[in-house]
Amino acid sequence: MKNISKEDYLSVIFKNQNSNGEIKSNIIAGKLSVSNAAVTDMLKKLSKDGYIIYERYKGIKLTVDGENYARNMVRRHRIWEVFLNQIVGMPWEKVHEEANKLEHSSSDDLINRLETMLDYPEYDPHGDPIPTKEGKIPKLKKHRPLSELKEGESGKVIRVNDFDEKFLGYISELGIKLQEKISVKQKRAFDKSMEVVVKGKLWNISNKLAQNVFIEVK
Amino acid sequence: MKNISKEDYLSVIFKNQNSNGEIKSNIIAGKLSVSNAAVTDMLKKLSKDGYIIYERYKGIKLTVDGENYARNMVRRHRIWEVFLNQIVGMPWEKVHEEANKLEHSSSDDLINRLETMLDYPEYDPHGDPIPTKEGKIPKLKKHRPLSELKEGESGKVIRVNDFDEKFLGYISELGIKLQEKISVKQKRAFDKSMEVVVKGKLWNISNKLAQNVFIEVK
DNA sequence: TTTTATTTTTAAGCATGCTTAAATTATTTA
DNA sequence: TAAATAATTTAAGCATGCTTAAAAATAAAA
Ligand SMILES: [Mn+2]
Ligand SMILES: [Mn+2]
Ligand SMILES: [Mn+2]
Ligand SMILES: [Mn+2]
Repeated sequence: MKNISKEDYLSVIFKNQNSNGEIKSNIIAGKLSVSNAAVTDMLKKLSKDGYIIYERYKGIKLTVDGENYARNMVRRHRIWEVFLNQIVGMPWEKVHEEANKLEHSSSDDLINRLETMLDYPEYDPHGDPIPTKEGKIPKLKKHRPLSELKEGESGKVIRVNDFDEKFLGYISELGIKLQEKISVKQKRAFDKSMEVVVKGKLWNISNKLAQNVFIEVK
Repeated sequence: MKNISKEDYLSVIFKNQNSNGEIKSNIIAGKLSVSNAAVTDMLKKLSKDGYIIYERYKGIKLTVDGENYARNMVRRHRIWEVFLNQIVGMPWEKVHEEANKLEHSSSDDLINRLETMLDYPEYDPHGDPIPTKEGKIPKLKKHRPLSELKEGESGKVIRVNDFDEKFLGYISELGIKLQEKISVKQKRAFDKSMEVVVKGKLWNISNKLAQNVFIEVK
């Protein structure tokens, strides 16, 4: 294939499909910041290429080929993230954007070499699982958004959303990182913000922020 | 800018300009494997963008902006090559093609990090000089093609052309690499092939091959 | 210098991936 | 169920980067 746009569409479909493997064209347009018309256009092409099953006004679903292609794109992306973070020393808030470009520009051979160098990591720097060459996806421990914890509860961070550099930079300042323990001291009903303790320090965080940090369920 | 095609055109112009900084549209088409019409098209755009000075049927010359942009592309390419070869362990015959893709897909920040990791290399795996961040280009020792050596002469390899994977794979089998000594035992006038000794072994090599290996002039 | 060959440009057209505006279909709400 | 709203598709158009074929300019040969 070798086509940046198509690869991006497939990744988005893969990452946002519901439990039945379906997705609305709506969502795709939003995630890719393109018009709905552009999505319809591309869906026709992906369908013709055999990557999705598509009927107008009906659902969108990846074929086996499409699923494989998309899973491999996610693999590329996350292996690059780990590599940039661990080997190159790039902070976790910058690797997502950089990986978004590199994922389209590297041979499978290179990706496999990076993976070997990294000793087959299972998770990326934000806690997302890395599909193996064979297509297996490591299990994520059960988790829920920090925003859903009640007063008095606490738990370990095991995943954070990685698409907003500012967000990641900010939570880093608060000391929030993977495996770090967070305790909820107080919740304010009026704006859903909460007081949390990280490394002995007390912070007030917004609901929006808390929705993007995920805590392991024990 | 961020435009793969334009970046490729600029690189080709930079790498193939003559001593007066000029180049024929002809050459560009050849190097990029596109039609002459495509080149004319792109020259107009590059000119409008301020990267080249261009007058129809007259010469083509990089502006200062164009020269800077192009030099930086060469820098990106060669730093990736060193990185892939030294850190990732990819053989020298594969790094050129991989770098050709990566060079368009990495931030300056990433390139600078790679350079730091590599401790500011001056030459790429094929002996080509790597422009610094400031635009300085390390001097290459005086050299000439192996094909021009006379019978009985010998010398050290200091550069090889890197664009043909097959060629590099083949000379690797002969034991030819940077810094390796090669002695010319015999030259055949009829096809310009030569008998050379590398690491004590005698090989017959074609003129075409010998034109792509460069020997230091003492 | 005149003819011939080569190089470069123009012209017309095509595929890709977008856009906005209008039309159509599906879903929700009353 | 009917009307209103939301989602999706179609239509027309634009920029980019190519193509081939024909025309024009330049360079080389006779
Ligand atoms: Mn990411
Ligand atoms: Mn990630
Ligand atoms: Mn190269
Ligand atoms: Mn090289």
